[in-house]
Amino acid sequence: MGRSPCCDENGLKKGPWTPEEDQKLVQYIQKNGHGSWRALPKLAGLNRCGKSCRLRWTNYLRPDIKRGKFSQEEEQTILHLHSILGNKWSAIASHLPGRTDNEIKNFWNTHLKKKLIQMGFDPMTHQPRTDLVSSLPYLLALADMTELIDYQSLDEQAVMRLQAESAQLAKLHYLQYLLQYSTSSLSTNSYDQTAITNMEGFSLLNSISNIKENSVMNFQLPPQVDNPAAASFSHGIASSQPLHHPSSILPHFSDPQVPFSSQICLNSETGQGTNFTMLSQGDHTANDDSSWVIPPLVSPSRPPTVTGTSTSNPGDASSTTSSHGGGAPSYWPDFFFEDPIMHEIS
DNA sequence: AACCTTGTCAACCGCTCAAGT
DNA sequence: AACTTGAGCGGTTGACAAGGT
Repeated sequence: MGRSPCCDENGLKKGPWTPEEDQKLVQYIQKNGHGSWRALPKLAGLNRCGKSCRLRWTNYLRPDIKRGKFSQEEEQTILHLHSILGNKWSAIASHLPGRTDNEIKNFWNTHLKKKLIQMGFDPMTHQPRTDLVSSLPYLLALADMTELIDYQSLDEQAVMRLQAESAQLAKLHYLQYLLQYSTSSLSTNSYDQTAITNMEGFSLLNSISNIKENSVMNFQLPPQVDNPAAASFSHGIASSQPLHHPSSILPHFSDPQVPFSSQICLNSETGQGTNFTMLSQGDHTANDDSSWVIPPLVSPSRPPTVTGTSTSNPGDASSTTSSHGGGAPSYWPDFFFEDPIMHEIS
């Protein structure tokens, strides 16, 4: 144990690095390797502590650093890994070639965390928050969607009910997003991520199913479910699996041919966004009510994921702009058509 | 134009851990 | 076994830029 004294030494420069210092450091490491970081500054002719040199190299000067905006795929990877690993930035960074833990940490704190909060999710647990304040954006979105809600006329119980429903909406929204990503992952051989995604999805399903007795939601699982985890869920025996402890159920998802797929259905006549039935993909017989529509699993505003590389430009705002095509219900708010992670409530 | 607020990100700080003595 | 040292990690800070008033 014991703290490194290097930064306490007097006379060593701190603060931003100059181009000259960068050049010295790069030239030295390219020629000799970094070796002992403690010894490096002296050998390289730098008036810095070894720690500062190491940080500068690993976070900025390393030749394999990828700079610029995070792609949508990288965002999704960070989200998934964070839901499992928590704030283990270096572990997350090891899955993102060219990205540093510092960069990912900054990106999380300045972008992703806020977006999750805005969506009504707890950024640490990745579960929907249930306090009223955090649910407000969704309550407002619901109001926009139906234009039927007069908040001033609501009693406390009604507000509580709306709050609960908005939390479930958030869960379903996130779930659809996860399942969508799961589908695209299958085509890119990202088995690990697929497993994670499915695990998160079923964790959400579990949490939703646990309250369905008192909820307006009604889920029906596919009649034939080959996947063990999904099957156990369908029999109501799957426990609520904490997101941060996926190992016990991950093996269930080792088979990439997971047959389970879900759709979120909305009543096209009533426009009740809170009434959902979970069906298997293409299963129109599970619910005989012809007024129910099954929106495409992939958000209508975005083209279906193409095998291999992403077709969308991560920095291009137009790639997430809703066009509301594909016959989706017109009463859906904009954010239903957008990548939830990209969506920002302005 | 000046000031204030907010967002971003490079860099620092303090801690833990593992290897070495 | 006890201690020292170096490396690495996560949290935090502060400088700067951009936008708003």
